This record gives sequence, structure tokens and C-alpha cells, in this order.
Amino acid sequence: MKIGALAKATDTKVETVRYYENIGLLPPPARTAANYRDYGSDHLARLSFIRRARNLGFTLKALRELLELSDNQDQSCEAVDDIASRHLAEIDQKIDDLTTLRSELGRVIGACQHGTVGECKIIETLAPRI
Amino acid sequence: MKIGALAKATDTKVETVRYYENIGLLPPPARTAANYRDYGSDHLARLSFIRRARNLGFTLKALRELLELSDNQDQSCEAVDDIASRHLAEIDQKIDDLTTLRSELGRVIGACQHGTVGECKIIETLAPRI
DNA sequence: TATGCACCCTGTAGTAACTATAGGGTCAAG
DNA sequence: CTTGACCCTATAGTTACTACAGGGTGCATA
Repeated sequence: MKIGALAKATDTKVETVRYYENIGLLPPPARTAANYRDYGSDHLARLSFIRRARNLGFTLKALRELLELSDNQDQSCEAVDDIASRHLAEIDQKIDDLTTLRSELGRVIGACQHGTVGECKIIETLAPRI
Repeated sequence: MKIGALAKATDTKVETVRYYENIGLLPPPARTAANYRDYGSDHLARLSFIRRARNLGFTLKALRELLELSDNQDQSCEAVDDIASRHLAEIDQKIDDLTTLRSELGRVIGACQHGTVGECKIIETLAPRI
């Protein structure tokens, strides 16, 4: 598939796809006779992962680490465990935050339907960590 | 509290706090006789919300919208409902993505403990959306 | 009393992660 | 055979910070 199709399938700008290739996050694909980039399903999966993880607030640096778990099959168990564990804790925190935020937004919508908009307390849902 | 204490309490750089004030995301606090910024608990709550929501992948533009639900109590029910509903759907998607990513990372850690590292399939967990 | 040292101030320049534009080539459809 | 939708490289602009530079404040301690 060409770059436009790949970009569309992953909800990415064409320029961003080329940017990821430049910084070494997405491997350079084959080229057609006309020098067009020609992507396969592995590129599609990898770019989808990158975009969705970015959308979840992971930095490109964190992504490189996560992708290495996949790319580099022959890592020591300690290294894998360390990287995975650290990110697991981060993910749990994110899920907690999203869940409390979600419930307050749900409450606001519900209150609205009953004509009693009242106060919106979303700020309080993400209060400082202990 | 002074800017350093506020920054520390919210795991933010001092420069970033001043940046949020510059772009109008954090209201300007009172000043001491020495022209130091003097923050209260409302600033602490608001900055905590901003930082944690940013960490969850929300843009500053999205944050402004969410904060307006809190700041602007006298909005029409339709407006509130529209904003809240859109973000609710986004949040649900994020929770889904994090949950699947979490389970694959958990599997990798578990496999590691049993000496059978095997393949890491985290990329597949965030496959393209239908 | 003075002199560090940690903190605060403004302003500006640099970085990360895109995004848009300029200037030009490819190719199927009409 | 040309027009429109795509592709190419290269570079400049934007968003969201982050790091100085140059200077003031305030408290402890020699």
C-alpha cells in the first residue's frame, strides 16, 4: 500500500509517517519503480501501535522502549521484566485517572438530562497525588 | 505557596507553571511584596488536573474545553452535553486501549518469570481500528 | 554585618513531536 | 495529452514545553 492509504488507515498525516521514518521509528519500506513508498501489513500494525500509544500519552522515547520488547526477541529476562513492569505501573495509573474522570463526566451528562446541571467537579477528579 | 512548592506538588517544572500562566490556562496568582507568585489550593487543584490530563494524552485545546465545563457554570445544557459526551467516548477508547496493552505486558512479565520469554506481541494489541 | 546559597523574577532561545508549504515528479481517467 | 489526485525531497512553522542568561530576594551562618 502507498503512503496515503497507510496514513488514512491509521488516522495519521502523510507528513507524520515520513517523519517517523526519518527518526527511525518506522522502518523504511520498499520503493516502487516510481520511487513511491510501498508498505506491508507489518508497517500498518507498527504505525497503528505508535499512533494509539502516542494518543495515550506515551512519549516517543517510551515507545522506542516498548517497541524494542517486540523487535529484540533476544533480551535478558531482567531487562524485559524491568521495562514491562515500569510501564505496567504507569498504565495502571492512567487507567485509574481515566476511570475517575469518566465517572464525573458521566455524572455531568446525567445531571444535565434531569435539568439539574449544577456544579461540574471534573477538576477535583484529578486532585494531586498523595 | 510559592511557585517552587506548587511545581513540586504537581511534578511540574517551574518554567512550565509560568508557561501555563502565559497562555492563560492557569490564572495569574496574587503576588507577595517581593513580586513572588503566591498560589492557593484552587491553583493546586487546577494544575494537578492539567498535568494529569496532559499525561493521559489530552491536548491543551481539549483541556481548555474540559476546564470550561468547570469554570463556566452558566452554559447551556446542550453545550455541556456535547462537550462531555465527545470526551466520554474518547476516554472509553483510551481505557480500552490501555486495558489490552496492560494485559499483554502482564503476560510478558508472567512468561518471563516462568523462564519462557517467547514472543512479545504488544504491537498486535493496538492493531488498526476496524 | 556580610556573604553565601537556594529560591524567585523576566525574557529569550532551544527541543520534541509534529504540520504545512514550496517546488517538482507520476499516473490513470477523460 | 492534459488535468487532478497522488507521490517525492527539503525546509519552515506550530505546539507544548524546557533551558539558559542576567538579575533580585531572603534566610542562615561565619
